[in-house]
Amino acid sequence: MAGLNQVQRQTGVALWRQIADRIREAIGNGAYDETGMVPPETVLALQFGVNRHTVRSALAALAQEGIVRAVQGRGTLIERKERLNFPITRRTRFTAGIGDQARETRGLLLDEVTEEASAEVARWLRLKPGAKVIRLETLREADKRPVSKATSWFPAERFAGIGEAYRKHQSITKAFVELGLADYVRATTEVTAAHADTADLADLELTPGAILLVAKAMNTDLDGMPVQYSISRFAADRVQFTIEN
Amino acid sequence: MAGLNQVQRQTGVALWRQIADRIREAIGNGAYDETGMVPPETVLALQFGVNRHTVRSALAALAQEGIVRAVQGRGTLIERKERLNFPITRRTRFTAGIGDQARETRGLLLDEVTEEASAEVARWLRLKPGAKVIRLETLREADKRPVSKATSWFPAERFAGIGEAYRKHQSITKAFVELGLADYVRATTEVTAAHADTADLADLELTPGAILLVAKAMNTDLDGMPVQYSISRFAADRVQFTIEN
DNA sequence: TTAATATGTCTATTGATATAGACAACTATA
DNA sequence: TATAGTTGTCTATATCAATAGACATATTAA
Repeated sequence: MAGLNQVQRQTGVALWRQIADRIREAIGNGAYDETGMVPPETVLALQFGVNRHTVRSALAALAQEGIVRAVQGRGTLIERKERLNFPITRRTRFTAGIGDQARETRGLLLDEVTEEASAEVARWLRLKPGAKVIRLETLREADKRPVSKATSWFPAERFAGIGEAYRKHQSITKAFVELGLADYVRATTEVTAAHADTADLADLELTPGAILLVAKAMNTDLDGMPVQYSISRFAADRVQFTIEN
Repeated sequence: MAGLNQVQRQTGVALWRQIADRIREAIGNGAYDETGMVPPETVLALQFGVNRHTVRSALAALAQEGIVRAVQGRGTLIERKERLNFPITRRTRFTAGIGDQARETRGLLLDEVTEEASAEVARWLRLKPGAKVIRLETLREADKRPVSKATSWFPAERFAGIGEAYRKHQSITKAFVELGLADYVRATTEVTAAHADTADLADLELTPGAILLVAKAMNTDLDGMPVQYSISRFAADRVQFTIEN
């Protein structure tokens, strides 16, 4: 697994970025937990079959992200190692899902808009196309680090004021309670992966080429009526999903 | 949508590759279904804010992948549009999951090895570390296109000969039946995303920088005894997972 | 047939990427 | 206190990536 030669040339992806991605992933997988350090630059250069300067570019990028810190004479220390597990069940909730994996979770309301439902949103929420829906753009953090960004739609009539309620409680679950919905369940989740767009890169503090896990989810009330459709984007190197059957 | 479709400079990912990735994704999302063509090069150049030659590099890469075909004077035609839906349930099976989304599915056995279980494999299969396990490397295709690559481990004692059985039936389910296991269920699935390594890039016919959806799954027999642990890698732009609760 | 609209090809220039080698500066330890 | 092992800095060179402009060539529709 501590692999040889995992980079390719002339592909439009610079070698230093391929190497940075691999090292970030290896750190996340605990490959260097014994020493708490990345292997020496010369060793990495040999492993990847590139010049030492190329490895240095990769490590510089990781240092910029705050993942490693180079100390002259000693080596390159691992500063931060992040991978949260996020269970997807019938009772999926963001904050409860993180559980004791982080000390502090936070939900920021980035934007709130009332708009007409697109065909896709209308289908998921079982509304007529063009029906009024409230769209929330939210950013969720764990221990001050952004974990995911979500776009959520709610039927406007039933959940008027959900933006304000979310801002107050920083939680969809609590906002629902305030609006009279005591409980809800996850009906469907679709998972894909994609490259992040510029806005998501910035909000999630990622570097271009970074991968997102994308979860399209639909929640219903206990009568099976859709109450929320959301598209959540998670930084793939910070999160994994678990589906228990 | 058009103006927001931006690319970033000096990130180690060439502009032409970022653009190729975005266009491939847009095609997969059906963005150009009305015309069956990609917008003209000059329009794309304007949208992405780059030179026309840069767009041409991106389209050349997509043509190389067989996704588009440029016709002088007419435009750039979309040749292939691929996105399979793959449900993850208690009864998840690859071939049945694809269902009628493809006319023909195939399973290739790339490699078969008997080895000692690593700590991770032993934990999932509830074996002692070092116990004998059979590892299969398989490649699954739908309509002659590679869809996923999987590494699977089985308890060696119980499932001796599973490699041969898989080669014959091209299906894990049928191989299990031949070895006396009539039915099994999916116990756990963990989903992450990652960059493909060189071997997976080649087998899945992907270009570097491509994204994989990675599903780590454990199947048990009806008594709850683990029978298979597998790590499947799917080309992210060819599949999505659906989790029904 | 013509004009408008596409893609295809060529030259030229600039900045980013990658390699190569040499040596300085710092840390841990034998 | 040497010494081995590590990161930091510098110079130089070659190739890739991106821009720019001009014009050729093919298709479609007026």
